[in-house]
Amino acid sequence: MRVLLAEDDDRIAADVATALSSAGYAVERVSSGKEAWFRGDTEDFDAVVLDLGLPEMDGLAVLNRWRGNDRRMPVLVLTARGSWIERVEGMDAGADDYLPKPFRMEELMARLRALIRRSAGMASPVLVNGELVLDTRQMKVTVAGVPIGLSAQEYRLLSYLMHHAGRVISQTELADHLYGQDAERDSNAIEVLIGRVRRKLGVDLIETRRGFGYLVPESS
Amino acid sequence: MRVLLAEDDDRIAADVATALSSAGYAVERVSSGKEAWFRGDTEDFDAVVLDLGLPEMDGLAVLNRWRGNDRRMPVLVLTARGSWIERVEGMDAGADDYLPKPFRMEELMARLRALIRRSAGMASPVLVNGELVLDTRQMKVTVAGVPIGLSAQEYRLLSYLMHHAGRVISQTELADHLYGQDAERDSNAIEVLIGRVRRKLGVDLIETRRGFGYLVPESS
DNA sequence: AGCCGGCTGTCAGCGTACTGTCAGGTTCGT
DNA sequence: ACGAACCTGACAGTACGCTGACAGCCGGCT
Repeated sequence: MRVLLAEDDDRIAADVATALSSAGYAVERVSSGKEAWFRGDTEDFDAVVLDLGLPEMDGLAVLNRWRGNDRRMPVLVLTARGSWIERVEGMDAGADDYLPKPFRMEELMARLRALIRRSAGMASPVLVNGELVLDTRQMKVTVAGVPIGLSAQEYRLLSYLMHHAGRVISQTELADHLYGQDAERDSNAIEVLIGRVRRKLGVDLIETRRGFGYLVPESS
Repeated sequence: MRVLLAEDDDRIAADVATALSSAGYAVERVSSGKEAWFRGDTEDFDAVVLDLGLPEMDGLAVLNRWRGNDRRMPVLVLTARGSWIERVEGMDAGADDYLPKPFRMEELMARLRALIRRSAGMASPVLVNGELVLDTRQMKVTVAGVPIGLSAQEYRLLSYLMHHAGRVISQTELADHLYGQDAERDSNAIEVLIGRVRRKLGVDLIETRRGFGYLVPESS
């Protein structure tokens, strides 16, 4: 699941990005309206989180252009607290949902899930990959039916890999999603984490592509 | 349980708010139609008490917009004039119940309880999870048939967890539902509460997902 | 009013599990 | 064979959650 995050406030953007990635979404962040418009117009996203107060081009204008150009991906708009006028305008422009700032991260996640579910149709909350099963509701992992106790970081890492099963994920991508872009480049934290997860799950469930990254193979 | 109270008459609002909170609901009050719509559209409530004679936007319009936007929380409508027409319109707009002013507070509370029970459980007012049984009608809890005496907060916490059995609930989500959104972020009240409930019920019935939250496992 | 008991949130202390770092070893590709 | 990439065990600091004690509050009872 790819999500486009258009938000110029670094603090908020970082928080949202972290939450999204640890929920297993692949996040692409942009911080200007023009960039948002361009990316959203030329790439496919499963959803967009769009702040209205963007530099260079107003969020509403971006949205209008997308819709005018037949881009129908679900868009969740962030608005300033209490600005109902913006909401109404946004609704007319074709937004699918709204969230006033400040918001609770959980609510954003819930609404985004709802949007994606509505548009894509029933993404199961349980990821299955061969013997490996990850229940996102219970945050529980089993291998061949045997429950595995994972720590928070371990769970996030595995969740991300499983949400992108069959794709090679680089160490930097993992680090970005686990720690944010301020991750230290010189650290083997990811390697250690991979090791710990492997020890608990079984060594073969996560493969290494030396020089590129890791992946959990599809229907292993 | 969070309840949105939309009522512009300060006297009535204060009375209802008092009654609701002393019955253990977390009450959020608004006094204009626009605000009601906004809050109800962007936040999660377990129920709404909605006056029809609101400034800025008519209660019926608010309700219509909610339902049009797929907000399904139970709504109890209040109106000054017990007119038939308004009642019919209200039901058409998706109200779940209707109460003419003046009303007796007990009746409001009873109807609200009924609404919440209906929307949450539908089938039965008794939540069962293995040995653990919670009777929302009598507000009684038993474990393996043995009655457990819980305080109000303890009961609310357990009730919320059981209504969402099988899902991990974060501390902030619990705090929001127990205290409303003005909850202090830095407090271990929830942890203490969890501890007290566990001591009474048995330690294994509520699991901890360190770093994420708590859950009562399904059909444990 | 005054006393009492239960409820509830705060606080401090404690133990455990988590997590990043490091050093040294191993594997892989070329 | 050599270096880079990766793995792994050990370790220390710390974050997280649990618990007992306590004080304020409220309602009930005398």
